[in-house]
Amino acid sequence: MQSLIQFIQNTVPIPLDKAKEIAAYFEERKIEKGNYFLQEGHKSNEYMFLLDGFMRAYATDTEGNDITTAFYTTNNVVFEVSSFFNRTPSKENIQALTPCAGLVISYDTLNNLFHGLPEFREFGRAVLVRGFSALKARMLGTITETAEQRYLTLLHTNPDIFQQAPLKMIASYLGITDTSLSRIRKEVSKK
Amino acid sequence: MQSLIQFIQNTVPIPLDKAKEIAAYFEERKIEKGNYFLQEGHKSNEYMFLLDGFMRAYATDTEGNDITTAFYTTNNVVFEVSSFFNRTPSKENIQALTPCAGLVISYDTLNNLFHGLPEFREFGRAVLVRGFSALKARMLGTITETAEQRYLTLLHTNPDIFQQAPLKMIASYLGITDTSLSRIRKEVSKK
DNA sequence: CTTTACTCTTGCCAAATGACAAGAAATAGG
DNA sequence: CCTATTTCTTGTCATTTGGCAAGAGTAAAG
Repeated sequence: MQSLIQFIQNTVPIPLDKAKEIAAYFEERKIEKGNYFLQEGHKSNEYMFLLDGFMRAYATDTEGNDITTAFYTTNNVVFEVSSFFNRTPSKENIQALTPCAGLVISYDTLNNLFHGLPEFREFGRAVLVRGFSALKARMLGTITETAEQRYLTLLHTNPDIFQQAPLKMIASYLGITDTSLSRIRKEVSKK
Repeated sequence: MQSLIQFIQNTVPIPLDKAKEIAAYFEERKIEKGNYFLQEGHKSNEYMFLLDGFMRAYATDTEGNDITTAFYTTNNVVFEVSSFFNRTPSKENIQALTPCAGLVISYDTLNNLFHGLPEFREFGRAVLVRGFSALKARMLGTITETAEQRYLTLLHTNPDIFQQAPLKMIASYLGITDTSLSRIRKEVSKK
């Protein structure tokens, strides 16, 4: 709970008591390793703050391969933007890669709070804007950089991911095969 | 003005008079061909609805090449999410590729309206969510599909772009060189 | 403890894409 | 109308990445 309050305050300027008031609407949730926070075809009804553990999102491409689209580390929010906000079936899965604990809030509660609490609204928007901007940066990197550069960037900015996710997932996240990633790592280690 | 009202109503369920009320806060803006709606290093203060014309956004990569990150067609909104909502200098440029006419609203006005008009808030969120979701889909396509598939998808979903933008811009948008795009077009035309 | 499944690496070769340069075609400006 | 610039294509060759298969190492399950 404390970490959520801090996360809110780090995201938007807001008095402590308001942050506490908001955080109080969240409920505890545990997810076992391998289990899902959201599954393809299901409608997402929850917005989560990850207190502990490690998760990933993945989509299934036309050939039936899993493509990891995101990793979620402790003290970040977890939600699928389209399914949650548009109230539509999800095209992706969000899965716990370790035992996870989080704080969740339902769509209805969140939406009511958005209308009643301007500070929470700002928070919600800031989270959306941050995610959108991060994805734009990732998109630009994917288009302009080599696989090796993208690997090195991820390694330096999110080293924890390499401790927790198998290389196959990291490879698909980077847009390459696990074979290529293995070779890139070999090349990089030579230098 | 009429087209903005329709755009609002197509985006969120909202009574006509509310849509008209919102639209009334926008002001006319003309941009000459080649001129900028937003330039790198400047803070974006405006959110625009494009009434007529064709625009693109582009970033400059580390080697100094222009990378087109988005195309904007008539009857769509135009803004740079990070600079506009975070009040920070933009990393990209938004440029008119033809003479353009739009309706703009300032950050301050928009923000005040967000707090005063729940319907406009919903609209703003829906636009953000739509853009975010579209980018996620594009990201997945970039990672999973070949350049030829991405080209064909763009050609079928946005044929107008090919009438208005030079292939070099389309190539950088697709994440390939203009040389490769030229070859892909040759291959495709054979079939 | 042992067997099974997954993870990661490596070799070989093919396919996709890029870099560079030249030339043709189209467009814009004077 | 003519010139200069941009756009598009094409050739050659190098580099990156993928596909497939085998094998070693590691973790999971009974």
